[in-house]
Amino acid sequence: MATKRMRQSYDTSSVVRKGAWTAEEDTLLKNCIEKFGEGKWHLVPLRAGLNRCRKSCRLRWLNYLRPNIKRGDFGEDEVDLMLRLHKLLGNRWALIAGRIPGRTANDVKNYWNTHIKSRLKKPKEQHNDGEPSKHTMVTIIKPQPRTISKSLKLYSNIQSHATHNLTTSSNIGISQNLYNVSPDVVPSPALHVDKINEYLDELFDDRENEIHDEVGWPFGGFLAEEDGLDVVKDVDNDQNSLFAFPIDDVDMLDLLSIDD
DNA sequence: AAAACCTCCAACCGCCAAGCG
DNA sequence: TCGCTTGGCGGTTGGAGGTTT
Repeated sequence: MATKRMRQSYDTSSVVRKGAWTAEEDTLLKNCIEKFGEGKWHLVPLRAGLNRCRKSCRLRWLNYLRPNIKRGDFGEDEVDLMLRLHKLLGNRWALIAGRIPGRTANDVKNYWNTHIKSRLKKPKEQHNDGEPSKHTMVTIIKPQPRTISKSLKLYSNIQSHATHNLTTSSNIGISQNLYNVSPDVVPSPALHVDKINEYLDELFDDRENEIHDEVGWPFGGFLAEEDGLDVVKDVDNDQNSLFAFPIDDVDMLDLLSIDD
């Protein structure tokens, strides 16, 4: 269904339609996805009879039409989780959204930019009045986007999932603990989802404690503005590193290997 | 009442990585 | 190896609706 907030600046002269989606278009897209499933986005416009580009179809489905999408304000727990995840992951909206049920990357990004970003700026502005700055440096963990070695035993058991994606890379250094598993890389069956989530939970908890020890303030809640967190320093410019710290204590192979 | 300003968020854009021939 | 296609992501835009002046 088209919403009250719409772009109306689409170009009617072009072949591919742009701008706000109509209820009719939504229905066509929904029917198409229900019939053929997600994926093969280049075929979707044709299959659905839509005069839209593949990207537009995909975006509309992922951000609006997909079932179980939560609407409305973010709850306090969701905001709390978002803050925690953002401290760990930075602007990895897709990863963050993957850990907040029912929320899309676009939702999270919009919420962050409109509600949280502005709040985080406030303490910084107050520092201009001569007060000593309480800037805190935080290491943002930058996971590599969804890469996993094909050689992993796991791979043969991973299948395409409706709302999760998997890509592969053949140049991951196994001996260097460079396994890269993001929350939206989901092995099937659900057992392995749980394992990965458990792993992430442990990882987040450990990292929180680590940061707590380092900087002396607790992790989570609305601590950012309360504790004067106004500088988020990205100290890891290497986009290819999964985390800023080695995964030594957890063997991802063991974690992810599947008993046949 | 209306103009100016602000907030929100759907949608677009450009880029990147992987797959494939 | 190279170029093209596709899927996916983060950054940004711009318009509707709300609020303030």
